[in-house]
Amino acid sequence: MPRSARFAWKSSKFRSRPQPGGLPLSEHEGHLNSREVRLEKLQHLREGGFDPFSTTRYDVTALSREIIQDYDQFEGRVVRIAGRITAIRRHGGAAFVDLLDTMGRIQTHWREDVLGEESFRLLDALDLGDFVGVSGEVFKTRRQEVTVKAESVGILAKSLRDLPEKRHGLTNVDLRYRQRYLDLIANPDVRHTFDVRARTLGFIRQFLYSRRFVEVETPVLQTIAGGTEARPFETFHNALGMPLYLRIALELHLKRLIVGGVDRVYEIGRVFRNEGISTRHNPEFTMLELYQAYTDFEGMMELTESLLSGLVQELFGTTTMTYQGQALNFAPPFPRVDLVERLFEKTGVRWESITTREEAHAFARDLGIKVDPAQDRAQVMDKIVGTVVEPDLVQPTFLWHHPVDISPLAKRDPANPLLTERFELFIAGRELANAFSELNDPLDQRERFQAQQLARAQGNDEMPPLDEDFLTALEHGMPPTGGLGLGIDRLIMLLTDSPSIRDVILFPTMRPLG
RNA sequence: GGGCCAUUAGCUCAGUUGGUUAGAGCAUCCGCCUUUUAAGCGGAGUGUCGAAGGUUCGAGUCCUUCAUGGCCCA
Repeated sequence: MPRSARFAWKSSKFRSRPQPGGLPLSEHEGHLNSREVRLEKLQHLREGGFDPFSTTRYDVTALSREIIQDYDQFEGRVVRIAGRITAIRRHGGAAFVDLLDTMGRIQTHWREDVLGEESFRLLDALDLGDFVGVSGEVFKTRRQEVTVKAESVGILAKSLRDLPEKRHGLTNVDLRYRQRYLDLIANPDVRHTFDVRARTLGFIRQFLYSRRFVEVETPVLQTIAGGTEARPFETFHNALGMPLYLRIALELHLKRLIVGGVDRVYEIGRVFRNEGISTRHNPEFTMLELYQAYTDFEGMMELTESLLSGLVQELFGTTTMTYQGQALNFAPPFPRVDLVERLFEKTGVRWESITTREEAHAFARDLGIKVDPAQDRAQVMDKIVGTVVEPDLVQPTFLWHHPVDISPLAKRDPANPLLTERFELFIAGRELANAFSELNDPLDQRERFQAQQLARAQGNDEMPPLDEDFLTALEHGMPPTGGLGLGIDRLIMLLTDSPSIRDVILFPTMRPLG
C-alpha cells in the first residue's frame, strides 16, 4: 500500500450487517468481539505503514510525576514521554489521551491541526491499553491540568485485550493474583505495596551492611531440609538419581559459615514449607536470617529494635504506624513478656508441671482449646501458648524464655537449664521474628536431634532427619553466636496495612485454572 | 480436611415467587463535537448465566456432583 495513502480506519463490524436499526441479523453475521476489533485495527495500522511492533526504542526524556511536580521547570519545554493509554476523550478534531507510565498518569492533548491529518487519524486505530510515545511542549489547560501537547506521536505497541474497568478497577481477587499485571495497572495501591517491599529490603541490606554483615546465598536444594520443623517439598535430581528437598529454613548453612569464620552473615531468601494456604501462609515465602558471632539473644533484641524502629522511621517519618486500625509504637525498647510466667498468670498452671502428652491434652481440654489428638506434648503446649498468650501481644513485644523442649537449636539459660535464651517478637498478635543464643555445644545438639528422631519415628513428619554433616561442623567449634530469623512477608503486611500475605507476594501460589 | 458464601457481557454488578426475547454502568462499535477529565449528545447489547447431570410444560433461579476463589474452623 502506498505510504501516501491517507490513514483511515473503520470497523468492519457492520459490514456484513444490514443497516443499523434495520432487519434482524442472521446468526453468523455481524458482531466482532473486542479482540477481533483490535486485531483488525492492528492489521490496518500495518497496511498503513504503522506497524506498532516494529518500533525498537523510544528515548524518554521525562516521567509523568516529575513533569507535574516540577511544572515550573517543565513549562514550555519539549518532552518525550511514553506509556500505556488509560483514557481517550475525543472532541472532534482534538482529543485528550491519558498515559500511564512508571510514575503515574499524565494527560496529553492531540490536535488535528498540530499533528496533521494522518497522525491524528491514528487515534481511530488506538485503544485503551496501547503503548504510545508522545513528544511536545508542556502546558496547562484551562482547568489547570498539566498536559503534554502532542506534536509528534508514535505507536509503540498494540494491546489486543481490554483493560479492567476504569471506575471500579479490578476487584476479583482471583484475577488480581492470577493476572497481577492487570492489578498493577488498575490499582495504584498495589504498586505502592511493592515499592514499600523494595524499599524495606533495601533498608535492611543497608542497615546490615553498616553493621559489617556479609550477605550470602546458600543452597535451596538440600539432601536434608532442617533448621526448623516443617514438611518439605520433595523433588528429584536425575543425574544423581536421588531425592532432594527444598529448604525450610536458612539456619544450618548460615551457622556452618559462622564455624567458617564469617562472623556476621545473613541471607534474605525464599523458603518452602509444604503446608496449607491461608491469609498468613504461602507455601513459598521470604525469610531474613542473620547470625552474629560473640553476641547472644540480648544482642539480637537490640539489633531487632534498632532495625525495625529505624525502618518504620524511614518509611513513615515517625516510630508509630497503624495496622488494621491498631496504632503500633516501634520506639525502643520493646516490652518483654516471660513466656512461662505469662502462661502461669493466664492459666494458673506452670509449664514444668505438665510433663506428659496426656497431661498436655487434658490442659488443653480444660482451657477449651481444640488440639489434634496426634500432637505430642510440646506441640500441644505450643498451641496453648499460641491461644492464650500470643494474641494479647499487640504492641511490638518480645516473648522470651522459651522452654528447651520447643527450642532445639537454642542455648539453655544458665540459671534454669529447662529454659532457653530465646525470644520471639510479636506484633499485632502475630509472630514476626524468632531469635536465640545459638546452641554451640555439639553434644547437647546431638541429644536434641536424637530426641527429634524419636518423635519422627513416632510419626511426626514435621521433624527433620538428623543432620550429621551439621553436627560435624559444630564439632569443629562454633563461637557463641546470636541468631535471628524474620519473616519478610509478614513484615511487609504490617508496613503496608495488608490483611493477607497474598497482597504482599506478587504471584502467590494458586491452583491452575481448568 | 470440614462448614458457610460466591461464580451472570471484556470489567464492576443487578436479576423478584421458577414464566415471554437475561439487564445497567464502564469498555466496545456507528454518527457529532478542537482545553476535556466519571467530558458530553444521538444510535447499536456484544452472553456456553463457572461445568456436567437432574426435577419441571418451562431453570440464571430448585436439586446433585464437580471446578475455581473467598471467609471461618482444623
